[in-house]
Amino acid sequence: MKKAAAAQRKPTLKDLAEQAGVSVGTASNVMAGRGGPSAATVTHVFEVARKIGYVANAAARSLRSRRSRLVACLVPDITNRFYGVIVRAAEHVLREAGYTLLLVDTHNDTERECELLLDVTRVGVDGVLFAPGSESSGKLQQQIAQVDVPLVILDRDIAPDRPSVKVDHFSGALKTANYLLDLGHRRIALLFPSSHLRPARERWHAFETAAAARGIGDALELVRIDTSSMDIAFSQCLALFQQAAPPTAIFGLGTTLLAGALKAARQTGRDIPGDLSVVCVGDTELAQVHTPELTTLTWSLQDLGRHAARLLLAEMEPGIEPQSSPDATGHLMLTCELILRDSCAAVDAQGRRKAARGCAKTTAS
Amino acid sequence: MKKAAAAQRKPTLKDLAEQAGVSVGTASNVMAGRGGPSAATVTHVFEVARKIGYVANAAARSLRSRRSRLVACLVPDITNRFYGVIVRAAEHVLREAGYTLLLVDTHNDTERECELLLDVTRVGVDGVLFAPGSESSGKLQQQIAQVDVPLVILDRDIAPDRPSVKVDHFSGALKTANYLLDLGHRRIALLFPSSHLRPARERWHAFETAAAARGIGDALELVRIDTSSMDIAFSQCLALFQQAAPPTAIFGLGTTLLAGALKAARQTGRDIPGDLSVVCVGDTELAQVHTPELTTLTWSLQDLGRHAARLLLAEMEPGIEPQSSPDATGHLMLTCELILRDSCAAVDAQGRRKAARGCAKTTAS
DNA sequence: CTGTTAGCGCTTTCAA
DNA sequence: TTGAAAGCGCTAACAG
Repeated sequence: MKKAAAAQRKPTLKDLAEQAGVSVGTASNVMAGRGGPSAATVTHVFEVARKIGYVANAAARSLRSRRSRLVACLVPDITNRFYGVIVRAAEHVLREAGYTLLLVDTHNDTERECELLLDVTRVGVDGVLFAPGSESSGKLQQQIAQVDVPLVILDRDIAPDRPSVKVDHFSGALKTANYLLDLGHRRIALLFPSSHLRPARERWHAFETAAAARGIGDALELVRIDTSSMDIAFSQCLALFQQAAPPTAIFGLGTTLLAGALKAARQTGRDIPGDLSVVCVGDTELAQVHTPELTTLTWSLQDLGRHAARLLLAEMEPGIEPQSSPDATGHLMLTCELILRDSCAAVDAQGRRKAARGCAKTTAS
Repeated sequence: MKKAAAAQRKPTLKDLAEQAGVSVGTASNVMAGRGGPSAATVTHVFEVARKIGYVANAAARSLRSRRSRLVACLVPDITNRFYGVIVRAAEHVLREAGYTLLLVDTHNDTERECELLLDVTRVGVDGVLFAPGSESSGKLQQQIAQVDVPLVILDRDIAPDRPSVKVDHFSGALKTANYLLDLGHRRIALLFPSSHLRPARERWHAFETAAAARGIGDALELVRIDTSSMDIAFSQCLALFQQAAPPTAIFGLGTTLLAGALKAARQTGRDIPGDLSVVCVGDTELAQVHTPELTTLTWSLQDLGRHAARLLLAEMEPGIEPQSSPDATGHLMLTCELILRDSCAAVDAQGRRKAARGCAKTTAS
């Protein structure tokens, strides 16, 4: 019966204050951890709170303080491990700062991103982490401008007036391009999930830049495969491998696309790195499980999520500093690393393999 | 200036009522979609709302209505594609019902699960979806009992008084066991990420049951490898493959564990299915990318997430029916499917391969 | 350092 | 069908 009575109505701040023999104001100050009350009062109030099972009502608190301690995170696809890692890291730092993360999966649909961005502001979040699926939508840009709380963009070129955390895909791809060019490759296939987005744009540009820099712009044959489907990547690579002058190297995203490409390589009896050099983008399990292990261009998704969360915190609580160090405009750039493993080999001018065995582990510039 | 003035203070329901020439009560009824106001009033109020950019304040609404339309979802690791799929599906059905999902990653830590379960109720969620990382913690069971809102458990045997959605791992593994036993396999390695959890327990039990049913309980050698690390799976399988009477078949989770096992198989020069039959658990990319494609025991993670969300909705809104059909106690069981592909072959009594080429695609019971 | 008080913006009776 | 009024539980400003 005692329990039933207690469960009947949740104790409010008023109850707590009465039971503890203090005023609501004091009780509030204690429970919110605001300095003021004496140590004796604090311990006593906490004690009573524990005893009567007092829990502050979040709605009332938000209503009055105009802060919900809720942060929305919009990602194109939480099924994708990339976003899983980012979200996990972000959630972790936000939680430590006392925020809770609302997850919204936009299904990589621009229309939906617009709606959801709006929906989410209705919930009254204090901030937004946004990983857009596209960059070119004017409507989306407008919608972002409408958001009246701090918002941080993840690795996309959109809304330059908002802080962002990006990956330096250009430098990363440049390293890779130089590495591959040094090995003698001149016909290279680049696999992109969506070539109009920042990562793909930067990488393509980097390969062209690298070739131009060494004056072999004309000699370099770059093939672009633009799909996010494993099956299409597979069939397109198959076609590519069967043509007269097939690529001697491929470079592409590791979980889905490259899997399709590798399957095509296997099907056409290609040895890696004997007949085909491979650079994997993103350090996936595939890269490490594959035989031989794949040379990989990678960056820290954890840092991406972590820094984005910190940037957002800094915006939400003007008191605290970003911890990370964005440039003057609030943009932060993360670097890529090229991990040399066993999937690349040198080729001669005809695209035939040079060395008999072993793989190329000469350092890239 | 007009814009600045508008942005100055967000319009409240009172503002809306005044502008529209109705009372707050009516305005509230209109905005909340409650029947009552005449069609003319409704359109007019909506019109004005749109014009002045009225957005209801979620905190005030929650405070008054005692419902936040927030649902917490606790998962051990959002980095794991399994949970990504579940969360995505759940988020989708919850959103359609007007709820927003709070994501909490428990990092597969029981202590943390307890704390977070508590934390999350403080936020004032209307319900909880919980995918526990463990089953045996008494403290966790207590903590679950403390949660005073609807809560649905995902695929774990804990808190039987709460509704749950589970996968029928037993029947699935039984099918697999019979299939493998029919092919003549008698030395089988079972890979588990954590053998004390429901999926592993049921699968192990199923293999023993299958053997007992055909009176070969003694002849069957089951090896258990219990790790969630790819490297450990690799080294343990390597050791296993190098012993005098190595297993002729392995059965295990597909993304990490099996990847390690396959690497060990490759390293010991094993042909699949020639020297080793493989059944993959969970339809991962690996299963389809591998050559040969892997026979797989699978179930719908989407359904798992979807049904869990529906069950929760039914609990939160007593009006609506579950749509899914749980048993009397609110538990729902999802079935597994064994997809026969090219990674299993028949062996003779000595464990040597029987057929020369091709793979076993005889139907399992 | 502690108490008092006036709302935050909304829903929900109840009366008109 | 609509309007008026009473709070939901809390914070913040100010008085003591």
